Amino acid sequence: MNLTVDPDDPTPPYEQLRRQLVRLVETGALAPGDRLPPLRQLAGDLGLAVGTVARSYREVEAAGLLVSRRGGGTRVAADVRPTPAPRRLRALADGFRTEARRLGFSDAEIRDALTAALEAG
Amino acid sequence: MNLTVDPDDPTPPYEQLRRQLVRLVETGALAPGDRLPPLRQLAGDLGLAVGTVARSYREVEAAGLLVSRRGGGTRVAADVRPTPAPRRLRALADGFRTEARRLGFSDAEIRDALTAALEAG
DNA sequence: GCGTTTGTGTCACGCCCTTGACACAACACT
DNA sequence: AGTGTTGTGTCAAGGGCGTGACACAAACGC
Repeated sequence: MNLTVDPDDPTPPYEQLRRQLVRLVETGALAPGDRLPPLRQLAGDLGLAVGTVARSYREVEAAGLLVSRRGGGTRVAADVRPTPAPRRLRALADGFRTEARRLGFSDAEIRDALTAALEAG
Repeated sequence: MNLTVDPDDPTPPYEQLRRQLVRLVETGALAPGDRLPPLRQLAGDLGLAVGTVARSYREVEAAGLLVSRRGGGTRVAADVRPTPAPRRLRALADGFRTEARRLGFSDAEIRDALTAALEAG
């Protein structure tokens, strides 16, 4: 599931987890209905207290992305529609363009850089 | 100077500031020798305590990017070489490629998305 | 030289976060 | 029905962080 917490990051663990969960749902890596790890299991894996993981789940649930039920675990809400892949790609491209232009590069240079990146790996 | 702190972000203010400072120096937005705002002024502008801003300055100085002197203010270290623009562009392109491929897109689709982004604005 | 500016250091106070443990309630499974 | 699982809630304790105020030291500007 690829959830991690960086102890050296001053950002509170519950917030690191929350952002990753939101991202997993919005990107569709977790589909509606998918079950998340139980609180205790995830807490054990990440070296966190149960209450800390519970807070992350609770906040993402409050955002409407998850649904928790006692005994039933926590699952991705059925009505969440992951952002369509084309939209996400476009958002990535927009971000790349904006940052690259901020550095003062021309469109041609930006294209060349992408070509180099694609050919490299 | 475009330094901001988001009160709603659980990330500690000193850390938000620190990251922005590092970024400004590494991108060359702040050149070696450039003077940063005095502690008290920046603290006042951002609505922070002097000690909080001081901590950010201190940590970036510990990283070798700044030099502080009493009465002389805080300046960008003379020996810091901003990461060359071409390298930064290439890093941006690599990041874009990696994320886009993770979404399952082909090289052609990635190129098309960039083209669309460039034409859009 | 003198006053001002500026960074540094300290202190107590309060808030937020994490932890660990525990009890409880609702669901799943047999 | 009974057992185990799972999420929820509480509590006290400790640590990290921000704040505000203050004193101090070093450099600047006149």
